[in-house]
Order: sequence, then C-alpha cells, then structure tokens
Amino acid sequence: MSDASDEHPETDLMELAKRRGFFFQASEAYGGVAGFYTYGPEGATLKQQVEDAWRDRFVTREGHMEIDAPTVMPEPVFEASGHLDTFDDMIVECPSCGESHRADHLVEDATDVADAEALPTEQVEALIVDHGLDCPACGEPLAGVDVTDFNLMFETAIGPGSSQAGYLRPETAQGIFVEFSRLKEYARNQLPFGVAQIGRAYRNEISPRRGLVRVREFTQAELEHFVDPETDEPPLERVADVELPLYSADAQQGDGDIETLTVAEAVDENVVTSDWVAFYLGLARSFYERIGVDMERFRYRQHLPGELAHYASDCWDAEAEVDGNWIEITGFAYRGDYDLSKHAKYADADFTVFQQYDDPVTVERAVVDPDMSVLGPEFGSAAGDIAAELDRMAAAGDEQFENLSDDDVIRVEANGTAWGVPADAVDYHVEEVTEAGEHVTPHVVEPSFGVDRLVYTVLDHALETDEVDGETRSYLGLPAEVAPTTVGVFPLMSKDGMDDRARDLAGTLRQAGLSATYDDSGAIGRRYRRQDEVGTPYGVTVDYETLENDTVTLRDRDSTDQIRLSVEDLPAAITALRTGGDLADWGDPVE
RNA sequence: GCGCCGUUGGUCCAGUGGUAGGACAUUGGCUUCCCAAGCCAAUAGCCCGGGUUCAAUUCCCGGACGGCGCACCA
Repeated sequence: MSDASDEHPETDLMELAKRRGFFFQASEAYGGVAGFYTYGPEGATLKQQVEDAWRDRFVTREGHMEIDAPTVMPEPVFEASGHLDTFDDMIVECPSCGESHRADHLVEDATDVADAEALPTEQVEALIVDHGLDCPACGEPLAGVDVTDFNLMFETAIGPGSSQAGYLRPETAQGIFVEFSRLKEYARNQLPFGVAQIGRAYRNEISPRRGLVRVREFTQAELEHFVDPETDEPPLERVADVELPLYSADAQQGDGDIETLTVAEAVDENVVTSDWVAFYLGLARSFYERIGVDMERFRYRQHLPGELAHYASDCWDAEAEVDGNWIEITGFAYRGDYDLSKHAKYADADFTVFQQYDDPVTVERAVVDPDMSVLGPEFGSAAGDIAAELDRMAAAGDEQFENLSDDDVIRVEANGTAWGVPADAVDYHVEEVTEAGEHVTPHVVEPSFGVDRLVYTVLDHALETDEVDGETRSYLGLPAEVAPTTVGVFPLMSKDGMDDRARDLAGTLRQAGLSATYDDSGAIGRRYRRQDEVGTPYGVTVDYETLENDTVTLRDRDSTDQIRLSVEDLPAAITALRTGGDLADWGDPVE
C-alpha cells in the first residue's frame, strides 16, 4: 500500500475536501459526471487567492496585460491551431483483448503511409484490411474492426440549427493568439509585451482521474510573452541566483537525479537552452513557494526528445509530488512563431509587428518590371506565374541577370516547364530603397499553469498531522496569503456578554479588510480544530479578561502558541503577521 | 474506452432475502475560565434502472460514479 493513508494516517485529502467544502464531485444529485468538480466555499476562496497571487506575480509585477476571451470559438480557429487534426484521435479497439490503439499509428508503422491521421476513418479501416494488421497486444487480426474518431474537444453549435460549428477551447492560449492583432495595437506595436489570461478550458478526456488532477473542465493561468527573437533578451540578472531543482532529459534517460543549479549556472552550462524559459523557471519558483508548494517535493523536469510538441525546441514542466506521483503543474515552452504563423496563414489579420530600425537603412535591391504586353501574348496563361518567378529570381540574385544584354534569353522554370523569356521584356534594374524597419513575427514564451492542480498540490502539501496535548490534530498549514479565512474569532463561552463582544470584534476585523469568521458552537478547543482544518492561520478568543481590560488572546495555527494583546492593536497585528511578522512582537505569551 | 475491485446518514465504516448499526461530525440543552472532555436529546443513509422473489439495500443483468492497472494525455 502506498496510498495517501501512509502519510496522513488521520486525514485523507479527498475526505477533508468533501467534508470541509474545498471541492467535490459535481452534480452528485444526478449521479455525478466524471471529470467535473465543484469548488465549495473554502475551495473557491482558496482558488481565488491562488489566482490573485499568480496575477500579482506574473501580470502586475511584470507590467503585462490581462484579457478575458470567450471559451467558445469557431471551428476555423482550431483548424489553424492544429487542434482539429491533432485532437482527433482514431481509435481501434481489439475485439479479443480489449486494448485500444491509435489506428493511424498502426497504419503508419506498418505501411508507407506517412500521415494516416489526415485520412478518413473508412480509408484507415481499408488499409488495416489490405495489410492484414494485427493487434500489437495479442496478435489477433484487426481487419473488419471499426475505426472510430475520438475528438478531445467539446463540440457545440453556434446559433440555431447547424449554422456554425464551434468548440470549447482546449487551452486558453488560442484566445490570446487570435486577438493578437488588436493586442499589439494596444501595446502600441512595441515588442516585447506579455498577455495573460486566467480562464476555463475544456478537454473531453477519455479517462479523468485522481480528483482535480485530470478533469474535463479546468482553469488555466497562461502568459504569452511576445518577444522579438533577434533583439529581446530576458532580464536574467533579476533571477540569476535563484536555485532551480532541475531534472534534465539526460538525467532521466541515464541514472541521473535532480540537480540544483542557479538560473545563471543553468544558462551557462546550457542545461536550459532557452534564456527566456530559464528566466521564467526562476520567476515561478518564488511563486510556488509563496502559495505553499513544498520545495522538497518540487522539481523542474525537461521534456524528453520524443515528448516535445512539434513547435517547441525546449520545454520544461514544473512538477509536484502528490500521493507519491509527480504531477505537472506548469508547462514552460518556447513556442517560437508557430502559433502566430499558423494563424497568419489561415486568418485575415496581421500577426506581425513592424519593428522600426534605429536608423533607416538604404539597400540596393534588384527588381524586374516585366512587360506584360509581351509576356501575355507570348506565354498565355503561364505569363503571370512566369512574372512572379522572375520577381523571385531577381530578389534572390540569380546570376542570369548579370551582364544582361537585350537579346539574351532568360531561362525560367514555372508551372513545371522551362521557358525562355527575352531579356528586353524584363526590364531588370537595381534600385535603391530605404527601409525604415521590418515586419517581425514575434516568438512566444509560454508559462502555462494548471490552477486546479496547483490548488490540489497546495492542499496536499499543506495537510499536516501533529499532536497537541496528547491528541492527534490535523491542520492545513496554508500560507496566510492564500488561506480562505484569515482569522477566527471566538468567545471562550457564549455567555456573560463574551459572545456579543466577540461578534462585534469579528465585525471590526472585517471592516479592517480581514477575512474573519465567528464561531461559538461547542468547546473552545473544538473551534480551534475546525479552523485548523480549513487552514485559518489565526484565532482570537474573547475571555473574561477581555471584559475587564480589552485584551484578547491571539493564537498561531501551526505552533498553537498564544499571546495576549489589546483589542486596539489586533487589526494591525494580524495584518503584519499575515505578511510574515513575528507573533512575539505583538504581545506577551500566554501561560 | 477495456479489465479488476468498490458504492450504506455530512464523513469513515459494519451488516442483512423480511428496509439497517457504530464511530466521528452537526444541532439543541446541562456542565466547563483556552486546545476534538463528559452527560441528555435531536437531525440524518442502503447510487440509478431492469430482472428473479410473496418480499431485494442484500441475488442477477445493465448503467452512473469512484479507486487501481492498461490505453490516452496534442
């Protein structure tokens, strides 16, 4: 047995999450649906705080912008992005052993068909019959077995009838790429700039698993940092000394282990090849620590060569260890110009940025100005293509144009045929042009965070069990910044006016901007435990002494230490403690 | 999607062919001057559909959901 119970003998995370309102299976009243979770009151707040911390770190503090795009987008977007093809898996299921296989892969492996994925299913079925393919698992023939499409995108119809096909976005990124033209306008055509988005994405997973780890609807926090590949460099000096626990592809393939390098070392030794990726690995590390990811159970893992997406040259995942498994919580990818180039090809918009030179440059450029009144009658319908080819040849510096005299004939390959074009009809000349700049397709650096997995990791890493006065206690050691509630306020007993006093005090703390909860049910110890279990970092108790001298006790969740301080100082004390103050600075220890 | 196992108050479990019991939690009361105490009481449950049967929470079939393994994870 290597399940969670080893580590948390008293409390299982899923059980706590259900019981205390962090998250639970959605639509349970109707039997539940796999892969969908509802965040309860505690979880929704926790998730919000994690998102706020992310926004602070990756948007506000970096001077980036944030947008909020629709979750439904029309089909052509996903033709361009490649999701329609690559998300459309052909599956064939062996009738004898029940194994599912990618039908297109089977065909590609066994035949000289290179791109079976692009073929209709009927044709793939026919290829399986023609080549007598067998099940790789059990060897039984697969001829005659149905090949079915399984698309991981949720499809929907936009408008009445079947007017337009749309899909729920499988990643938030496309919402940014699609709007690039307006966004760069907003950025006043200046590279670099970063656009962030926190939002839902949808994947119709074949098999959702393990709580929040693999779900069908999830929240991503993505940053697309658009940079000029020639001139923009990341400010590596800001993170040069940050230590990165790196698990390189080499280490994974050999018997290597996690190696801790500073960002500067990782770049110098070329362990991380992209400076931009290295920069974000450094920046993100402090974010993970801040929201409560245990750095002892954290690593950056490089994608193996076979694992790399087709557009990425180097890619690292941030991974956290949860329940004995490493789960991906962030992907850091250098996507190059893949996305913008694809959209440029498919869409009717400009996906480049015009980069002005510091000083305009004057260049000599060879051009042709073919006399179409000669080429037209001479070459008929090929004339246009021939002119275009001449244009290309001149720009490429074709040697035929050197020392040209009027009665020469220029050989041109167009439409698969060789043509001879009289030189006097071409008007080849060299002209001086002044160029103020150039159109650049920006490259994209993409840190992409899975918010739900972050929340799940933070909860798992926060769950602690200790012993207080001989009793086992479980509590969530959440950082105060992300804890759903900051302070619990309790009357020692609900009589003699202590309850009214405590209720007032909770109100006062809320007015001071603190998230406070009031509880007078049961014994005081029981109320402390309730708040411990949802990670509330501080507890304030109103007792008889409060009624005499306006002082209260303030309890620290992790140590259960208490101090006594005046009610007047309370809002300031909690505010200070929340951002890392020391309990002892604010009052005298109790007992 | 396949295979194995499972599904009983809010939670975790026990149990039964004649509709169920515990622990914890929750609520009310008594008690209690700071860490899940005690006492009394209350609330609350057999995943769904079909079949077999006089009778199904229990047995059979199917489904949903969950755990694990395989496959999948652009």
